[in-house]
Amino acid sequence: MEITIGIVEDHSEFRNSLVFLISSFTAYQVVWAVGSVREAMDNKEPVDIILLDINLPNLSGIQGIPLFKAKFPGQKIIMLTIQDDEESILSAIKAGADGYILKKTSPQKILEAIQQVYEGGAALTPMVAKQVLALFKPKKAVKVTHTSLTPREKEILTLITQGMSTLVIAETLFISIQTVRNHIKSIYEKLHVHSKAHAVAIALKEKIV
Amino acid sequence: MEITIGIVEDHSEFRNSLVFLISSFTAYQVVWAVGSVREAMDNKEPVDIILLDINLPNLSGIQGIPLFKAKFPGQKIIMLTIQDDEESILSAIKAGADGYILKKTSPQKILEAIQQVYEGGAALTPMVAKQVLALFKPKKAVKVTHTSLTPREKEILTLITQGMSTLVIAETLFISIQTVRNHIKSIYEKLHVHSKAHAVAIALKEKIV
DNA sequence: AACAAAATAACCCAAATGGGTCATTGTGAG
DNA sequence: CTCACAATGACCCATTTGGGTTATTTTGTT
Repeated sequence: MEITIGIVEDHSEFRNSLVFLISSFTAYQVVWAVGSVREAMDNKEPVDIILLDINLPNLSGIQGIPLFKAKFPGQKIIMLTIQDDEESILSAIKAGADGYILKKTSPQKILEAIQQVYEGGAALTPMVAKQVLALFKPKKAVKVTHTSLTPREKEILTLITQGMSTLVIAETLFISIQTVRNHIKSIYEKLHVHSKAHAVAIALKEKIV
Repeated sequence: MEITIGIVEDHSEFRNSLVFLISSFTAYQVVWAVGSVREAMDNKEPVDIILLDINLPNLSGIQGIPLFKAKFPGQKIIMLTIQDDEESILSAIKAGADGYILKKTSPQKILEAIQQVYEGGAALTPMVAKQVLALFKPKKAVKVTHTSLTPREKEILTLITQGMSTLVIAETLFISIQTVRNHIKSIYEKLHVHSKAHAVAIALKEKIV
């Protein structure tokens, strides 16, 4: 059985090449291809996958996501767009998109994305994936000074932030506990602290580690 | 110029097949392949991409991420693992992994992931990507683990993250140092830690303060 | 070759911490 | 009115930590 596809893309030229591309494989069947969310919502049968542009007249693709999901919850939605800004990506993901790929992505990759989403996964182009992962990381701190820590000191500070005691750190690094203590003393001087707890606080807040 | 690769994988059989796979392409060069984070940190030259297993003896792959990043910030890290649980994925991403692919992924896809990450993107297998996207969707009662801290305990934990000693906290709150110590003990039990440093790390990373 | 920095290691001592146990008081939910 | 729990306070003991000093070896840079 073929995977059924719906396309919402206002640029007719690109829309036609998508239809041509996808239809050239017997595994996929483009059931409908329209230029706006309104048309798509209008008496169109459910499909497995919807390729949805973001920049659309009237209702944007992102606004359209909840509408499609509401009408036929089983439909998977892949955003197909030229925009890779954080705002768009985040909005689409929150709205429930199952994929987010850029239009400049190769035809082969687009087909691959359809297949992946159909199989229950999510499809993200590498650059989009990178931005999505970046959303999980806390905003970049100032990270002004403190670069005076030596590599070994940074390493030990990292282990401290993982909750290790001095002894465990020594065993982990295969060095004497005395040596670890000396490094810790140096770290304290450089960070102007007098305890592990404070060092961890500074390290995590100032993003040294 | 070849893309240089480092591999950290304790299962020697799988490690060898990875080396064999990657080395069979002239575009990639496996510079080193070891069985633990410690070996990798030990006199190993920087590479473009590190393939890093999660389940490792001693230091886990996730604990290793910040160490690698600290030593050579330019190195990209791809987690290569059998685990696709939310916990592992989230930890790895927060720690700064650039890719997260499952071991059962086809050899071609592994090579593809290396190429994508080398080009500045992020590599996620579809099923992992799906779980990552799911993390953005609203869900309830995840923080139950830490909401058990009483108001006073949260207050004291906050002061600990400011670097205060037990005595200073007692003076600040106008209560006995013994009382503060008792609260700290309760905090340790609830957070499953055994030191201020670890408590601070958990508090800041989990944003419970 | 000379020098500085980093990493290694050891010693001492006082203070802080972690881990138990026990007890009193107040407060809110049944 | 109980009952659980939060908050308060105390004692003991072993371990860890913080702070000071000194010293050797390695490494990188003039």
